[in-house]
Amino acid sequence: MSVPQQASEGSRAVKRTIEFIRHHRLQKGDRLPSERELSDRFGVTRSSVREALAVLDALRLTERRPKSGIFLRNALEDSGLDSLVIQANLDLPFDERTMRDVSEARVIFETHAIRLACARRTDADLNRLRELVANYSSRVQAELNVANEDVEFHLAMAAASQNAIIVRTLTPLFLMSFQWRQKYFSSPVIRRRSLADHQEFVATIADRDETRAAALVQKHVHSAFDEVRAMAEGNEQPESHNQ
Amino acid sequence: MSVPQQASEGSRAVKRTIEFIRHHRLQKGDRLPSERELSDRFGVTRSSVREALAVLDALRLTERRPKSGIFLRNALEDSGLDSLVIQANLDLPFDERTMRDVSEARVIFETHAIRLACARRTDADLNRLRELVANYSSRVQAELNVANEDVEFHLAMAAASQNAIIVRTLTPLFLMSFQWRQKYFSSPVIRRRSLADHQEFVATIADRDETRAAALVQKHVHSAFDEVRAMAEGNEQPESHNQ
DNA sequence: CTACCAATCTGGTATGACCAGATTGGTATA
DNA sequence: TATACCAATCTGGTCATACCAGATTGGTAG
Repeated sequence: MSVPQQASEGSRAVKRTIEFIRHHRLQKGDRLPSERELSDRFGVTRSSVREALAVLDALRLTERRPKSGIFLRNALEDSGLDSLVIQANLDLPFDERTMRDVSEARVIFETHAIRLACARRTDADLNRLRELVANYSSRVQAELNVANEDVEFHLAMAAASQNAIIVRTLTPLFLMSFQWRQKYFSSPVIRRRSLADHQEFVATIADRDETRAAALVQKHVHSAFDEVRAMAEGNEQPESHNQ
Repeated sequence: MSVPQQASEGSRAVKRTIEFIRHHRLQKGDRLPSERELSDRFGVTRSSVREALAVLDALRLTERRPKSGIFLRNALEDSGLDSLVIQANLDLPFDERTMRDVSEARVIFETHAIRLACARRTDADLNRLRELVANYSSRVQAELNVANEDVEFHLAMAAASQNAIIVRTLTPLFLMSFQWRQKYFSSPVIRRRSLADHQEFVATIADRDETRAAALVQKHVHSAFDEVRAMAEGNEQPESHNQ
C-alpha cells in the first residue's frame, strides 16, 4: 500500500514549513518568510521550497501572491483533509481534538456508508468482500500483519455504497492512522477479533441488515480506537499522538 | 473568498497532466512520460512540471519513483477529495456520476453536521450564525450576490457541530461548486428563498430541533441541486458540468 | 503633512548541470 | 539457442544562477 521511502527534500521542506507555522503560531492571513529566506533557512534550494509551497497551496493551507509574498490561508487545523495523510507521513503529531474528531467522523461516515452498502450492494461487491475476508483470514492464520488488508476491506465496504465521494472521504481518515494500525494489528488476538467482525460485516451486508450493520460499525470502530488510545497512553508521552 | 487569478505555469502543468491522463485513459499503475518529456510536451520548464507533480503526489493521484518513473497511483475519480477543488479551479469538467455522488454526500454529511450542531451548539455559535444571516439579509436587500456568504453560513453551521473534521470534509464539496453557486445566486428570487431557509436553519438550531433541521437540509440542498441541474441542462452541452 | 518616485524585494519562470540508482539492450558465455 | 552479465542510457532528485515585472516601501521633493 504505502511504502516507507525516505523523505525527499521537497517533503522535508513541507515538514519544515508546517513546523515553522506551528512554532511561530502563525494565524490565518499572516505572512510567511519569502521563498529565498525559507530556502536558506531550511538549507535546500528554492526549487524544493517551491515544490513544498505548491503542495501547501493545493491543500489550501497557504496562498502565494505573485510579487508580494506567501500568506497563511487557513489554520493548520482547517486545511484540506488530505493534509492529514501528509502530516502522518511526515511524522507530524496531531492534537487531541483532531484525534477525537477523526474518530467521531469515521464512525459517522462509515455508518452511513454501510447503510447504503446494505441497500445498494451488488453481487459483485459481495463477492469482492468475501474474497477480501478470505485473504484476510489466511493472513491471520499465517500470523501476518493485516493493517493493509484492513484498510482494503473497509474501503471495499464503503465502495459498496456506490458513492465514490464517501470512499474518497474515508480514505484519508484511514491512511492518516496507518502507523497505529500497523501497531494495532501486531497483536494476534486483535487480528482474530477483527476477522470475526469482518465476517459479521459481510453477513450483515449480504442480508441487507442495516440496523445490525450500523451497530457493528459503532462497536468495531470504537473498540479499535479505545485500544489504540490505551496503547498510546501506555507507550508515549502526551501531545504526540502520531506514529 | 477565492479570487480568479490567472493560472500559473505550475497550475497549467497540473491541468495538462490531468488532461493527459484522461485523454490516454491511463489506468492505476500505468506509467506517465518522464518529467523531461512532459516539460517539452507542455512547453514549460521541468521545474514547473515538478511543481505540478508534487501537487498530484499530495493528492495521491501519482507516485514518483526515484530513478524509475512517474506512475498513476489512483484513478482520477479516486484521488484526494481536495482534487475536486483543484479540478474546478482549472475548469476541468466533472462526470455525471461524481456530481450525483457529491450531491448525495453533501446531504448526508450536512444532515449529520446539523444534527450535531443542534445538540452541541454554543451560544457563541448561535450568535455567529445570526450575524451571518443578518449580513446575508442586508446583501439580499441590496441585490448583491451571496455566493460567498452562503458558503460561509453553511460552514458555520457545520462548525457548530464542534467537529472540525466534518467541516474540513464539507469544505471541498462547497468550493468545488463555487462557480455554479455564483450563477445560482444571480437570481434575486433564489436569494430570497435561500435567505428564508437560512433564517429557519438558525431557528431550528436555536431550538435544538434536530428533526426539523435535518428535514430542512434535505429540502434546501435538493432544491439547490435541482435548480443548478436545470440551469446546466438549459445552458450547456452534456458532459461538461463545470464552470 | 502629503504626494510621488526610485531602489528593493518578491514570486514566476527558464537554463543548464550533476548525481546515482533503475532500466535496458546487446554481447559473450554455457 | 537460451542465459547470464555488463555498460550505455534514462530517470527522478537537487542545486546554482539569472531575468522579468509587478508589489512594496522608504525617502525625498513639494
